[in-house]
Amino acid sequence: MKSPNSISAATLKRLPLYLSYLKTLPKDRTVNISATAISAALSLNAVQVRKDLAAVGKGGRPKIGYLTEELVFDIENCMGCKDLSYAALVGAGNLGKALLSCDDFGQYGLNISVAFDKSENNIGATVNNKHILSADKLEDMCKHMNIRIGIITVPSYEAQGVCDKLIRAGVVEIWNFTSVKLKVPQKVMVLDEHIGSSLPLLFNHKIENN
Amino acid sequence: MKSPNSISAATLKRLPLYLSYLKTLPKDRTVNISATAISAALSLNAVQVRKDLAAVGKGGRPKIGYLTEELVFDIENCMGCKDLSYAALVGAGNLGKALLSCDDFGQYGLNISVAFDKSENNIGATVNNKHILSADKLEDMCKHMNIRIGIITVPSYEAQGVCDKLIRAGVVEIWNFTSVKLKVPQKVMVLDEHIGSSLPLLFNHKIENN
DNA sequence: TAGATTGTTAATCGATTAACAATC
DNA sequence: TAGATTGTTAATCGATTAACAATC
Repeated sequence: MKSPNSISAATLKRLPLYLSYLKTLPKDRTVNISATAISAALSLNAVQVRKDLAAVGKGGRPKIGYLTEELVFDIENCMGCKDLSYAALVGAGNLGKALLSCDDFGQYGLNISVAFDKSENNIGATVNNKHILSADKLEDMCKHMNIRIGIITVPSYEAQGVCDKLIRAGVVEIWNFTSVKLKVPQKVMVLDEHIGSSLPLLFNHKIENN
Repeated sequence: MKSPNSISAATLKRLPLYLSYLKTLPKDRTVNISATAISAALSLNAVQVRKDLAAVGKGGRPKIGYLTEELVFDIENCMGCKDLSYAALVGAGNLGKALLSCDDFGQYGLNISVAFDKSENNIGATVNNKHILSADKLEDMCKHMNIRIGIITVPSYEAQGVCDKLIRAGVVEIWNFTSVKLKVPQKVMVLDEHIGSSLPLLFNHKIENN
């Protein structure tokens, strides 16, 4: 069994891609899958796919490919899906609710256990079976539930405050959806999800004449 | 004035970061800003920042730094903010509404002009002053409004269909929030926003003892 | 067998970082 | 002047891709 730590960041980021593709395959009709097929479906280089798969799994067989089921198992294992990570989401606005509703994350091993909000309109509500509690209860609840991951979907000006609260409650990984650069102690990891940071690529698209 | 086409993808992706940082600075008190200061604030390498800024602007002055205002202008120019890009959003669920509500995109030059949805609950509503229209009107309206960018926030199984419709309506750039690999003609550019693709990085975070 | 496929080694490419001269 | 800063050149690093042998 491979140690995820030895896997490059670039490869790690492609794992969810592979996983969700493999899950779209009809289980009975695709016992085996080739790197060639995967690369074609995802518009990736075939050698790259093979290298990625070599990094996470036990390898395939020439002419036949990989055992689909085994591959799914290995990818999930490397991604860290095996032991579910429990997360708390703070800020149940539209974006927060969108994340609460997204069942794909469960596939990746992320379990958003609870959400917090300040607004009376949201407190007490349920989204996708997840309860929205008063932000006052954040520290107590997170400690009590042993939450490791915090998801920040509040307005920018509240982000650092919420971040500090989460850390006091024992959170060591933060998924940050605001544009604020969060200040955290060294042991805490922040993953910035800058939606829109790739927009310049879109704007700079020029149509080549055909 | 630099041609955006000569700027690397890595640099382009950092431009929004610089821009939003520069906009947080008090206008009167920071006529000049150094690459050193920017790099410290954003936890980037100082040389990298200087190279990025060299690629977009006319350069700074030793000991003094860059003219903040000029820098903002140059970055906006390179990102393509100058001529607003008009976009249509399809799928006004929670994620769609979150994007409609997000005013930051305007700063980046993206103007979501109109939204479409199938659900009677949403049709006719307004989010952040943007109208949600019936999906039936998609093709006519997009043609009529001369929309170039389509944003897809529908469920996965509807993604390809919506994509085809958008392209028929003249859209040439697509911002795709589903996990589906869209099939498009060569002249159309797809930007995949795979929220969650970096989660494996978060899961693989091990706390070093301190 | 022939051909499709894997996996490895080497080459290429692009991006980051280090070193340092030039400037105000 | 001294020191902070820019900008460039060279070195390093990491990721992608090409070439090819091994395998079923």
